[in-house]
Amino acid sequence: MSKRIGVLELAVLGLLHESPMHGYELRKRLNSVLGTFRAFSYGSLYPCLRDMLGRGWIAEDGAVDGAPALTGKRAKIVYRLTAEGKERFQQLLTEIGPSAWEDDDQFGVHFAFFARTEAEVRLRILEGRRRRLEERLDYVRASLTRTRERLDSYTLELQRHGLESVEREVRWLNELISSERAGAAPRAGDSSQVSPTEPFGDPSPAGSPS
Amino acid sequence: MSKRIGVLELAVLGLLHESPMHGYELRKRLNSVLGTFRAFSYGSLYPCLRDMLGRGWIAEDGAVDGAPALTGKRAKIVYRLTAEGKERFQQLLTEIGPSAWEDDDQFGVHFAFFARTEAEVRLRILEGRRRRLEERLDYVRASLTRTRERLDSYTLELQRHGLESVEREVRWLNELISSERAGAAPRAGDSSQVSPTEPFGDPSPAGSPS
DNA sequence: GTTAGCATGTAAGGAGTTACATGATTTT
DNA sequence: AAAATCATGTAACTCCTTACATGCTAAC
Repeated sequence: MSKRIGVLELAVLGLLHESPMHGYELRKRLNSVLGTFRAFSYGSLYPCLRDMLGRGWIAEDGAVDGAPALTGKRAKIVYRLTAEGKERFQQLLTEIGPSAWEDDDQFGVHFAFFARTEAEVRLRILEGRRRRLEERLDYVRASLTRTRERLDSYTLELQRHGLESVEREVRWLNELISSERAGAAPRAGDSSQVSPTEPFGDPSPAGSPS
Repeated sequence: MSKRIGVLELAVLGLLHESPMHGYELRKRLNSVLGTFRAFSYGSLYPCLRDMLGRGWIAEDGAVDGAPALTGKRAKIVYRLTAEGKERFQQLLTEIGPSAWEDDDQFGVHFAFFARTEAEVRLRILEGRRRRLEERLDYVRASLTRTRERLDSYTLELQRHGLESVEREVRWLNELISSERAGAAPRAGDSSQVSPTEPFGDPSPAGSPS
């Protein structure tokens, strides 16, 4: 039960929600929106599109408003979201199950579309994810205490780094959760030169630091 | 070309190198050694064992020296590494290819068995991994600079966190690499109560296991 | 006019999971 | 003697990748 939904399908629905696109472009946007999380190949994208077309969630769309006007011919196949597709997308986002936090990728994709997700659902996903990670921490820490004498220093170091990574993600979730409860958007400030132009909650226009 | 080797196979070889074990135990050790990295189910382990048996890398082993003596009957099937298996293991560890750093899991498993890996190979893997991550950073940062205006604050936050994670791993690798060059073992100190008992170059076969 | 990149696909298969099925042994 | 957990497996399936095959179009 609780069929495992492919990451790809949800991502495609989410991207087409913004604007119609053809496959090639979709794949690029996909890999850029998901950032370090995940990368997809055409070999998985096109069959997925064919499937979704068959199920009526997307439809072909010849030369629409937003698309660049071509010389007349078109080799491109632009897809747009149908009404059923929009419904499906909302359903996938709202009817969350453990899949949204069990799996790293699933969580990543869900998070990527948080802007289109109800506040309540966002909170449940974040909290579910946090709980899941804390369970992992408990489990790993316990088995580490039991077996650490038998592990060489490299294995230990791997464990240590792994634990630290998960702890870090928990802290991140903590911040996000209190942000959410306060009704604010995530900070999304600075880092390198990443600055929010269209925030959601608070505008802080930064120049263009090359 | 360069057949992609399953993570599982290498891990099994590595674990059986320490001592003979039966499937159930193997799976537990597997998930404990790999820590937060990866978890396996029986449905993948047993078929893998069957395969490896067929290829002659492991063999059944009725009640050997290290194993607990049973009442006479045995339902357990204890596997041990054959000579070919040992050779295969060393080959997999030494004949590294991109697989050792391209894929997160592959890198994790390779790292887990660094204690049995030549210093030179360790260094190459660490550096390969670092380079790979830096390429990812470049790519993501570039596409982020191009498209950051179009991203909502959640997507941005996801990107930011992703970047930070990778940057953190690069710093970790930097430390490991200079450690390696200095000829030392990784620090593996503190954290919770994790303390190094066996500092480095001794794969001593631990006194009496239970 | 040829390389580079855009664009769309398919066939084969890898690596693993879930869910099921079954029995032995230890604990309560 | 019931419940837990140890122990071994199989069948069907999922989701995605690699490698291939093909053509168009923009740049040099």
